[in-house]
Amino acid sequence: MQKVSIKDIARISGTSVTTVSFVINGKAKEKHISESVISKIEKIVAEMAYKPNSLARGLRTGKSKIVGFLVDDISKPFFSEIARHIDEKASEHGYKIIFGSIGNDKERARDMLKIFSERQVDGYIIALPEGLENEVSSLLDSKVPMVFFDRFLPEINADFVLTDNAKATADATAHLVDNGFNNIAFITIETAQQQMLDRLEGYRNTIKRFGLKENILKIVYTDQKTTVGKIKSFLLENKDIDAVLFAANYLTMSALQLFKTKDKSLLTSKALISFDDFELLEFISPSITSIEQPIKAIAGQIFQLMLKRLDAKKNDGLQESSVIKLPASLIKRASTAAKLAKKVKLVS
Amino acid sequence: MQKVSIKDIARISGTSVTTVSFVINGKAKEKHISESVISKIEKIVAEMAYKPNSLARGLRTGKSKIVGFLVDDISKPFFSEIARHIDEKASEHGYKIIFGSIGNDKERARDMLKIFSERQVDGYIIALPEGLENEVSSLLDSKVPMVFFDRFLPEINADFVLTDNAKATADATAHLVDNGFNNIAFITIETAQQQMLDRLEGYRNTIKRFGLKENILKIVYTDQKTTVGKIKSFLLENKDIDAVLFAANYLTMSALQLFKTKDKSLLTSKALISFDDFELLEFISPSITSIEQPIKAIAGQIFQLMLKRLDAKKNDGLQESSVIKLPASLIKRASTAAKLAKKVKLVS
DNA sequence: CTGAAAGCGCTTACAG
DNA sequence: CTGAAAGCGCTTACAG
Repeated sequence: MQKVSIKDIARISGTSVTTVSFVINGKAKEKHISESVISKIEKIVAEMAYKPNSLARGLRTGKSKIVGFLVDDISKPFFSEIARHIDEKASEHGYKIIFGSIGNDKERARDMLKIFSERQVDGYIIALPEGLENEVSSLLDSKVPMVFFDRFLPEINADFVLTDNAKATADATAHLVDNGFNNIAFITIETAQQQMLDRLEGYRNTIKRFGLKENILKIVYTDQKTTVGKIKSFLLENKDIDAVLFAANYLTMSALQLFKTKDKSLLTSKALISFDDFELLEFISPSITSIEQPIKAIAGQIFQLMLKRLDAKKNDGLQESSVIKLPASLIKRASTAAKLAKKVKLVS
Repeated sequence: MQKVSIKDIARISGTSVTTVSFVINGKAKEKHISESVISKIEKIVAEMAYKPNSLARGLRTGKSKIVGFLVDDISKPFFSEIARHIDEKASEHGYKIIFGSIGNDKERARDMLKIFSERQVDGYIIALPEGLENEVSSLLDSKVPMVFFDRFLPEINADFVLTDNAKATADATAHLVDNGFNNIAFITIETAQQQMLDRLEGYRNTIKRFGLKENILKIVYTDQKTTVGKIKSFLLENKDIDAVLFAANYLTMSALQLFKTKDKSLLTSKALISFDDFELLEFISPSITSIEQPIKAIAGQIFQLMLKRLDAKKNDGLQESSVIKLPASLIKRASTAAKLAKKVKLVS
């Protein structure tokens, strides 16, 4: 396989590697290569199915045309969909992506960054978990193109692409109010993660705006079973709640465990909204309203910013870092149908 | 970034690049480098955070240590989980994976194979859709390591890793019989795909073994809506069916659309088994029994075979190609509880 | 309009 | 026990 090199093409076409290189890189016009030579070379390239060796090219140019993509777990739907879209965009621009899963292992994250660096990646796209700020800062100092997404780290001065979390929960809360619910609880986890704080803030601001009462459950997340218990107790102790907004999909999942128990009515009697959309929400009865993150737009923005930085290096241009927030959409389902309508239905 | 090269290490340590190369590649002992030189070099390597440039290494050795992974859509759960496990295995052995999604586009598949080849991948891991046999045969002829999975193509003489589809549906059918169901339908698609034929065969053999009557619906798949309609008509026309085995997850998904309609009882009155497990099946009421593919084992086998071929090239050893079938597991849920027990429950 | 040659950062046969 | 040097397949400044 892959026997034929640029030398072969030069020899067979009776030209030099220089000329062949110009032709295959589309610099023929610019370098004033004659039409006849161009077409001769192109013909031979096609005939011999010559494909430039990108390792050699990368070594010579100092550009691998590879971008590293580092996340918790590449098989999580959110990440694998982002990955897919980014890979598509990247391919269009001659880049390839190499992936890395961190798991819950800082050591592993460090290894992956090292591997990326050995592989001479031209840039990094990272959803950085807490506690890895140091590893990343030194990379950042070295001016390698980096784009972060999903998690916001205020102390890192770099490009971020995020869902507008505060607006998402604000919209969701307003939707509940609009439909007649006025005792709206917010279930989240105890955390310093900025995106979770933003979600909380969106809820609080909206509750305040409408002059309603806050009702927040912050769970110290351990495992699903414990979480289910905590949610259940909370709902039992707060019977007057008529709507619940879950701040993350695994919280919704935990709550939905109650559907399988005799306490099902704790949920079915209330309006429910989940952060992140998944199949189950549509199927369950009543189907559950959800906040859907703009995955394709996020992926698009990530790669666009990356491309900018990649090109900026060429032009040696410095660049402000930007924090881009993209709007989520609210998928309205039966679980949050207007309260009035709901009552009528129940009566009929 | 990445300024320091092997030359720098040689200069600073007062040795030659040869010696440094031996040390960083663990060949120091073998090459009888003195302990003092080894430790001096190792110290400097660590201090300067020297990382070998794998592009240069790859160019020199002719091994990129990259494996290409080509599937329909990298964001499909089955594929993204396989990808994750393979990536893990690969990283342990110094390999990285580059991914490619084919979509439904042959042209794109060809592009991806070309890109992989330009990138000098050392091997290919492919879930090949129909109609791309030719593209792959020429690669195969060139003796590049290739491992196929998920889809079996009898005309291709290469390594395959597959779920044992026939056994999976045979076991599922037997489970239904054991639990007292004796009018078991099989819903599949009209196709020549070997894995679907195997699933059908597993069902037919078991039905025959128990002396029962076959009842097969083959759907010419177009879109979900049409499929739902066909399934519904089939169930309406065959009221005596007491169990249904769905040959693929999208068929189950289509059927489950009926859960949202007044024809729900067409399903809830019957034992149901789905090929492929997904979240929804556990949640729906009654929860639905499923056939779960051994994803981790599949990924493990794929990479093991790949590694064998990768090493075989070194030793110039020829190798028989192997077709490995791995057993699926049946996740038993309420939908297939013993018929007797079910009736009692309904009465109580 | 075209080519000879240096050099990217490695590995490895060869020499001593 | 260690080093000088060739060469992997490209790109590109330089020369003509």
